[in-house]
Amino acid sequence: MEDLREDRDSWSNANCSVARAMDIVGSRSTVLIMREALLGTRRFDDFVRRVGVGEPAMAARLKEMVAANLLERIPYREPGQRTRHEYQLTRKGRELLPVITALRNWGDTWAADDAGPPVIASHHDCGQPVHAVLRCAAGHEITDGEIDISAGPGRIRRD
Amino acid sequence: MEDLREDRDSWSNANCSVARAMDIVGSRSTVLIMREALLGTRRFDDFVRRVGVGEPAMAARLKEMVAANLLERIPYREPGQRTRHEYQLTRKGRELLPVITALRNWGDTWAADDAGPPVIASHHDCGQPVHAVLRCAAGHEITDGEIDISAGPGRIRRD
DNA sequence: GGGCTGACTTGCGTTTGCTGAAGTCAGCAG
DNA sequence: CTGCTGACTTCAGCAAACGCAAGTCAGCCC
Repeated sequence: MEDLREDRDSWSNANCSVARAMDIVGSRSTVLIMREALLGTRRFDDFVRRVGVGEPAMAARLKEMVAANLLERIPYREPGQRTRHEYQLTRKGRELLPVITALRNWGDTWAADDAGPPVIASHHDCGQPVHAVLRCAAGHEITDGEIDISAGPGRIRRD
Repeated sequence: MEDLREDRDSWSNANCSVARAMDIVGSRSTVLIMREALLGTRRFDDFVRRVGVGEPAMAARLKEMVAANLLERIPYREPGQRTRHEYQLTRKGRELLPVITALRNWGDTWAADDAGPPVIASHHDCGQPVHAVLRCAAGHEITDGEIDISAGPGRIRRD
């Protein structure tokens, strides 16, 4: 299997999955909305207050995220109230949990206050803190330089 | 240990690690530069060509990233050439590998072409594909809803 | 039917990120 | 000393993201 790094410029980056992912969840507020949604927030006002962006920005962002199928806009009704809508995570949205967790881990290490991290995620069963780590399908945990990069089936040759 | 989710609005999100991380690596081009740097790219021209942004944008982004200590600007000299500079990952930058990998995994699953992913990362020792997964410090692999959220030492009470 | 509330929308001005084209600058090769 | 090349910088100009303030709209409550 050829190492992509030795022939870097024969392959196009036009369909790179990292770039595609960034086109969908690349803005600061989208990520913060995902953080809140993964913590259980569902209502417009709660998103506005907890994420800390204005209402117009939030409305635009939520609309985009529903269109991108990260969130679903679901009608609900509390007794004695009229019908409203809440934003629930789809599977596509929920699967961003490792991304958000990796980002939080990194922020905890490299950008937290001296006091320490403001939020701790821990395993429900054993109480130990949760981290995003790299693993191969055979179950080996991977540290730094042990990764090979090769061209996949979706690669596109340049020009 | 209190569950943060039940008392969501008593805590400020001002010092959230996810938000802090996004302030540093939140832009599309910064992430794509990190992708390239983690694949081994070091020189200005190579970054410009492979990331696909213009020279002015690249120069600005690289300057920011050196200031943020993600990259280091190191002089080097090829025989018969004059001294130039290359951009090497710092430890802080290298530790974004789980974030980029999680993002690539997600893009492969939710935003790739029908043909499949353009790039495959595999474990050097066994050849199996690499994924970002969630694990607790006790070694348990975590699936979806098994995470508790609690306030950490750096939490800030609102107002 | 007038008020209240949650969920937006409209309007306007600012900042940030980017593009393209052109210019600069350092130093080795000839 | 002139040309060349890699690594930028400068100069418009554009589009997206965001903030603030104000307006709208849909019903249930009285």
